[in-house]
Amino acid sequence: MPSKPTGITMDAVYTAPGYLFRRMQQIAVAIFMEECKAFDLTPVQYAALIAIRTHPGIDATRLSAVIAFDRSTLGSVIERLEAKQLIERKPASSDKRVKLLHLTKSGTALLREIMSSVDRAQARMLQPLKAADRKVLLALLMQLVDLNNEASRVPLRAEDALEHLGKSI
Amino acid sequence: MPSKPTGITMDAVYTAPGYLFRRMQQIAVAIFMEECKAFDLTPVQYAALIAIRTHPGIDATRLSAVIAFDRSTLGSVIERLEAKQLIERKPASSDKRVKLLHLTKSGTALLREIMSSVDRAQARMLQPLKAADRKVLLALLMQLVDLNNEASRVPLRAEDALEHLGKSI
DNA sequence: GAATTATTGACAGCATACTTACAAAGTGGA
DNA sequence: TCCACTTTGTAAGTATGCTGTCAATAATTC
Repeated sequence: MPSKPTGITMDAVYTAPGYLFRRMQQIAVAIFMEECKAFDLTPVQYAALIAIRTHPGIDATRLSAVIAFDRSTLGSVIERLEAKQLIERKPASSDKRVKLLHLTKSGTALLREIMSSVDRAQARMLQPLKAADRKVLLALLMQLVDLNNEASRVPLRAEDALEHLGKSI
Repeated sequence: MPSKPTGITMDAVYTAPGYLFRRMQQIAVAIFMEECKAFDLTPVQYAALIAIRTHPGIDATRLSAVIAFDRSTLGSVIERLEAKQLIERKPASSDKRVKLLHLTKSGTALLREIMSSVDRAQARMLQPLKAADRKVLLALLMQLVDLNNEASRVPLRAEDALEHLGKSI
């Protein structure tokens, strides 16, 4: 078979890690939304709720560090969660700039109810692989995300966030 | 060590495949943009240009199938590429609805110049892993994306798109 | 203690993503 | 031929993700 001249195939795209990460992220979101459509909650909103449950009284800036989401974007995410009455925002007494985040009863209940759907969604994403391959992929992925943490625009700063929490509030 | 009660840790987020895919996608975009910032081109725009170079005269709907990007979103992507004069849109003579896409001279030149930066970006994404692990991760990822193709909102339809191209235009 | 610097939340603006809806144009069958 | 269905591009609406900027407030430094 004669080799094709440069620029005739899509290989430069289909085999690029960046392209595959994008596709897989889109697939992951689609599966999450499908499994959780009864709850009207996005993956980002879910992560934010879990973080607020884990760190009650956290503020928006620290929340963005704990889940490695962009601080600007998180503003509107919080707005939507507040509009759905899943969280509350209360001004801090010690620092007039910050607003502290707490789950409402309804938010706590929602997290409890959505759990099994989320678990099902996460399982479905890796389902097509053999069990052994799933473990390998997940391990490599965790390793890669961790090692690339600083390359991200919003590096994960889970520990920092926790420290500041107890100290100043 | 006593086990913590449910809801105190972030494990439900940090170890979830969906969360890791999101983080990795964001890291991949950040690296791409950093390496290619001299060219003012996003990863999506790059993929679209490659596809148009591979299939000159393709229309927007088929383009969306070839790179598995949403058809609605692609409209604005094409608009921006046209505004930057990297592509041209010409009405088809056979079907008044479709607009055919071609690279301009400037688009062809840009693709040639950006190539090494893109390669560098793609390499950087997996750089932190050992060489053997990179191969394993990439292979599993390609497999998983392929097997999950139908779960995506916009499944990849590379072959279908090619067939229609020669026939009707 | 006053000036500089840093932090916080808010906002504007751009670029993906996806949903639904729609009009124009094409296609097939009764 | 006429009608129903499909296809194509487009647009509106929602949600992320990032870049900036800004004002208010804190923290630091001299």
